[in-house]
Amino acid sequence: MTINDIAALTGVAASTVSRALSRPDRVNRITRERIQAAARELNYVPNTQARALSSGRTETVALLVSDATNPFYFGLIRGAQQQLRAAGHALLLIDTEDSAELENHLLHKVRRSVDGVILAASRLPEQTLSVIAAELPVVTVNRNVPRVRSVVIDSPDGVMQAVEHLVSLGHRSIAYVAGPPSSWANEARWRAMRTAMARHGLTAARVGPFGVSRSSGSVAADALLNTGATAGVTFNDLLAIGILRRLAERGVDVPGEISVVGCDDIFGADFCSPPLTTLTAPIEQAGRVAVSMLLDHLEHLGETASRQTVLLPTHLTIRQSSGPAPRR
Amino acid sequence: MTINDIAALTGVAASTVSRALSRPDRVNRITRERIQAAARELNYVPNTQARALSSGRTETVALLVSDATNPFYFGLIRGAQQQLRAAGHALLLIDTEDSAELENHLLHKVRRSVDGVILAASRLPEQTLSVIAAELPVVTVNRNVPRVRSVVIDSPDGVMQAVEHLVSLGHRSIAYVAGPPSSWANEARWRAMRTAMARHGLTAARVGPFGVSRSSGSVAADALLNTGATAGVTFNDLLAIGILRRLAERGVDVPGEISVVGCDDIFGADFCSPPLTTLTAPIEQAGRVAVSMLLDHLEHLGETASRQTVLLPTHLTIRQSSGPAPRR
DNA sequence: CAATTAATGGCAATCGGTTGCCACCCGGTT
DNA sequence: AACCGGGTGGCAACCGATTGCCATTAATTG
Repeated sequence: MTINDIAALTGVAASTVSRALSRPDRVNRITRERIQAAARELNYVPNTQARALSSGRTETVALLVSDATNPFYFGLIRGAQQQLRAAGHALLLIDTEDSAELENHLLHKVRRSVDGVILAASRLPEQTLSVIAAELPVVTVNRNVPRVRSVVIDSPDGVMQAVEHLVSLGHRSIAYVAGPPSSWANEARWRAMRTAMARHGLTAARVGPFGVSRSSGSVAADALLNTGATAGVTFNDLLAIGILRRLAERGVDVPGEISVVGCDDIFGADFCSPPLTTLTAPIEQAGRVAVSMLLDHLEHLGETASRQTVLLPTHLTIRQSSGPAPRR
Repeated sequence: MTINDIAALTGVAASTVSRALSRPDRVNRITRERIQAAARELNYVPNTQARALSSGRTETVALLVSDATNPFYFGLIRGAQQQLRAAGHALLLIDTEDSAELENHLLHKVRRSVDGVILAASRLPEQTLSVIAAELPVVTVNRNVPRVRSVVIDSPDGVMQAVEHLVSLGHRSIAYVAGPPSSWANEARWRAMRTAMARHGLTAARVGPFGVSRSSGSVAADALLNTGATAGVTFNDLLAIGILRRLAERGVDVPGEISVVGCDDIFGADFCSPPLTTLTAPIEQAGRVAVSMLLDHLEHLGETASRQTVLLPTHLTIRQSSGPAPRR
């Protein structure tokens, strides 16, 4: 089942077999068909490592996520997976456990075993990313770095929609519940929030940072209540769902006493209680686009990219966790 | 940054460098330390493909799931990932899209690029699995095949607990809401259900099969109501959550009019509405154990396994979707 | 009909490690 | 002094493809 077996069987040299399979126009039709038939019959599958060793192409892409159990990534993983399979590539999944150090280490380790990497929510400093991008094709997700192509979900725009929504419901005091400080998206959302509030002559409060897990939601909920705000916009849905649970525990009515708006519209946002008003992000699409950009980049290496960054729109999905501001 | 660079730098042969790094006791301490120091300094990372080509070991394990967006797999992926990283191995994630044919094809394709595979919820017939297991180290999850090591979550036992729970609440008419017929676990749960019911002189109804998605939940809910059962045990939580939504839509009170028990305790089961009574499965642990078994198997290839299959216990977690049977 | 060119296929080097085998050195035995 | 054996390290083959270069042959053209 190696290229040599096929060569022996068809009476040609191994190099000819290789060409017949990977550069068909380089060999005579008759020969080619004979070889291809033999390959099919023997159920030949080229050895990936051998191919990688000589050609440098591994047909594998690494996807780095900060936490494989975060539902946000499910969609991303799936989208990436789909697009990769379509191109015949494999997906190496790497969980960086939210550690910049580990991320850097693992990146360094797989550097030679993949054709490129997709960094979802990288915790690495900008400079490090630039260095890495210089020696390895990189596409980031939700992270903007000069000279590194990226797909970013336009949640800042969504945050503005959320603010409009809340303000129109009479809310005047709205707080931002922040996520990890090392998250680029976190800062982007906070900036958008301040801008949107300022447009109405309002000032946003900010609490956090909090970890992105449901348990962090409890402490976030308490902090949110302390601000006296009548509404909170959270860094992501995981946090929002945690907050909803804690508020229910404390007997605080949502949205009667306080409104909560999440971000991403992950699995669960539609069936938690109350169903979460949130920014719906095209996560799966983001995964597909990231892969497309990467593969495209691989095909035209030396060239400068036409579009360095793709912005994906979000929209506000109104459910039951947001409502009119309480009368005071 | 290849082995040769280090060899040149330290003035030894490449083979010595190789040994110094992978079989340290085979080379003199002085030499070894000099080489290791140089390797560290140059930030040397061995080329995976080259190593794999000559040694046959790729230090990569493939995890096949039937649908990467199914929350059940999140925990599995994470557990596997953790254990693999600890061993310095990489994780190749493969989504078989619930197709036996695709599963077989992809398995065949990666065969040579991985040291072993973990098949989570394989859709392949037993015979095919045996063939594959003979030519490639395999560990299955929730699937029992002779001579193939496996980790199975003891949900049949859990199903019995669920039946006891429901019967003690006065339910006499309980239906099983079935998942995909190709799922081994599905049949195992159904058998357990019938056995448990029979113990009380009762007969279980069965509806389905249904796909495992929340949208399938709608049709499942209607079918469940048609049976006239006062309680339903579902193949998995995804289906259960879908059912809860549909019942809410139709104005059916849960658990007032009908009780619903899920299976797996996935993300979301605790905060859906009402929170789902379900069989809590040690999913992450299953992932870890599967990897351990596989790596263990790899280390002692020729030998016969001590334990071919590991059974992981489940327990019933009672929340608010189950309650006393309605009085008629 | 000679000459130029295009199409085709083989040779052999190469990618970067791994590993069996052998040679050498050195201290310890008899 | 001859011998033995363990500890070290080098040589070279090998894993399975890819690819640059060249030789052969066939086709085209003036």
